Amino acid sequence: MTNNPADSTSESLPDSPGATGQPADRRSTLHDVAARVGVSPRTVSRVVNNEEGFSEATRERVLEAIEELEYRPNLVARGLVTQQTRTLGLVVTDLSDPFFAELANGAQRAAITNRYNVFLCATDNEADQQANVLDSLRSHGIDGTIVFPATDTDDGLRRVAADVPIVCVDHEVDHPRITTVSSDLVAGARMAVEHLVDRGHTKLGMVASKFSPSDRRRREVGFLAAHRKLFPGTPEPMIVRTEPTLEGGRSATAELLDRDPSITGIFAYNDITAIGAILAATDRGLTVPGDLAVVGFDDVPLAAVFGPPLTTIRIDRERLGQVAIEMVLAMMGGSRTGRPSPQILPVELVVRAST
Amino acid sequence: MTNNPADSTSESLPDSPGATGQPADRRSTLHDVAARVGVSPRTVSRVVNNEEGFSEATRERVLEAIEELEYRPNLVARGLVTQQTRTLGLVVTDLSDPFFAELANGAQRAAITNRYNVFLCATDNEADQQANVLDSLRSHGIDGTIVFPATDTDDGLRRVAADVPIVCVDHEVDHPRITTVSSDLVAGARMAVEHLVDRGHTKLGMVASKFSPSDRRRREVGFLAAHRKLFPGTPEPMIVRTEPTLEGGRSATAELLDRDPSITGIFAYNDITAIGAILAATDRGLTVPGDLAVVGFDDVPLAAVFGPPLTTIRIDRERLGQVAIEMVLAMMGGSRTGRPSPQILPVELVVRAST
DNA sequence: ACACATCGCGTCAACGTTGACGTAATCTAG
DNA sequence: CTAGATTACGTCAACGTTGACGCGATGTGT
Repeated sequence: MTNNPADSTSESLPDSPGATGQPADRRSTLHDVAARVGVSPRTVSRVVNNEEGFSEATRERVLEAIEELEYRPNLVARGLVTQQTRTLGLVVTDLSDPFFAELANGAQRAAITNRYNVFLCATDNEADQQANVLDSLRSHGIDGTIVFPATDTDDGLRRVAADVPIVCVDHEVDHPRITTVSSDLVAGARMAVEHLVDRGHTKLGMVASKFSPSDRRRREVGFLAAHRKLFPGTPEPMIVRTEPTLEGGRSATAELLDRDPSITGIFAYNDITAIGAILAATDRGLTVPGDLAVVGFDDVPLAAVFGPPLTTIRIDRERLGQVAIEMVLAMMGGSRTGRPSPQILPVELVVRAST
Repeated sequence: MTNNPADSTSESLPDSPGATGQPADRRSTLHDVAARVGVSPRTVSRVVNNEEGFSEATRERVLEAIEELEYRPNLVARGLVTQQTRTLGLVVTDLSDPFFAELANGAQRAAITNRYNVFLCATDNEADQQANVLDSLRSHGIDGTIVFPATDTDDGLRRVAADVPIVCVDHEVDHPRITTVSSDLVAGARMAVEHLVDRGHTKLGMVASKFSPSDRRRREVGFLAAHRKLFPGTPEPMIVRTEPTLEGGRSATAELLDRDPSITGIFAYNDITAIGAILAATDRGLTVPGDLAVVGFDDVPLAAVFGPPLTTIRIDRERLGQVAIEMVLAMMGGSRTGRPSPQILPVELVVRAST
């Protein structure tokens, strides 16, 4: 009965489990359950973990005691011995950006369905802060992590990857335990061009971001490639790089129209710059989509309610988060099949009133 | 030197710390550092935790070894013995809602500055899901948690509060270890009314949410109270309850104007319904703010870029999250001063072009 | 010179759980 | 009927850390 030597010293407590069967003040442990049933903690552990090596009869009695004592496994203790905490990290630059908020939303839900919990951290796109949070997450013993990397932190990520598998969002790092999930921005750009051409536009321009490093300029690549395919032999369309803001989009579009007034179709870096483009059109008395058609990117909530509602390329950010979780779980699977190959998720053309 | 008996069995590993001084494959522990310096793990622990009971000389040698071995405390092990994990929960209904995203942003940053990490969970406003995530968080040994409660879950929260202090957002629960942080919605409504009256409007109407339970209708309370104070003895202004969506705001405003065409000022439940109100105005050829002035609530990002930009009552959601964290840390402080009293954060009138 | 405090450590157990291994009782095969 | 397998457990140590306590060496007051 009294397998637990500590019990003998503390049986004077009120509500000691053996006496009343009520949950005690402190959370109950394997020992409490074991004492109540009259087996060893190890047997209770076996039942809890669905191992084998116990009779149906004891299984039922253990389950009953677990219910009565409201026993829940202590994941901290379990983590110490198994070296697995069933926690994941999710490191983004800024949660107030809806892109990351929805990414986090999808990731967190996918994690929960796999019985994992996620630590969420913001870096403000600063290398120091990213190093800090990753360090902190490692101290907490996370089993894996999703990272939208701050710029120029590949080496830091490689160091972390020695302990913890990493899935990067929209960024590739060459390391056996780092893989990538991203959106098919090239295809998105192609869809935008094809749609504009479908609508009868032949003179196109693009508003791009001047902050994108060259390896993240895949929208531009897709834009030019699609144009080349549809209008072989004609001069390349114009691209103006600007800040990816409302005003940036506005001024860049004004510049495009100044330099070539025959442009009737704009492909914008994202929805905010697209709205800037629309404002630039109305600034000079052009109607949208009559005189100028505009396609955005992302499909932020704002896009659907703007006047006119914006045609855009939709990125399924929740799915991005979900897939990222699935990939990191796969890497943790430990099957020495090497890292899962980078995944590129499809995007979708959403036609609204701006084209 | 070889205080750690496990070493003897594994000294054939490459890079064993005693031999090379390089970090090993596995993360180094107190034992590794201790062995390297030639002291006991307990002494290293003392240095790490800034306790006392060691000489300056050993302190330096320990710190040096920590650096060389890249030692980081294992918070899982520490948590097991101290019963404190330095983790907090943050339970909201839906992260893709910018309100919660920014709340989470503020909370997470406040947590990090206090050297805590936060588990983020979504409940979809479902009681079951909330119970699940809270259970899971308890198993992980969180030290405290912020909850935006799903409807009708007070009892569930009280049960959790037995183990873990809770700060609720915008909701009160009567329990010694549950307290509340909220925004001053009543004052916000008052500010909206006063602003409209300042602008010369005397006939007001309000678009409210039909989903708000009676204890969350503080905007309506403030609206009526302010009106009563400014126009004593006159009939109460009209309130129409609708779905808090764009279309809801549009139709509710149409109804208000149908029933009383002399209305010139609208106070809307949130920014989205306010935009609906503006659309309703333009539907019938009214100009904003010329014929109809509209005040929203929340100050979502969209509010600033809509045409016309929206006058609104700003809720500082990041600060809400930050204060929530500070309150839960205070409750954990364990000082038996009872729970901190509920906090109500101020809101702010942001005047733009819609009034 | 002696009692006593302080310093600078070390030792041991415990936190709650699981991995490795042991073992008595029962079953199975020949 | 007996050797060997199987079942249903129990025992013990370990995960990495800290709390409680011990202890010898050195300082301090009288």
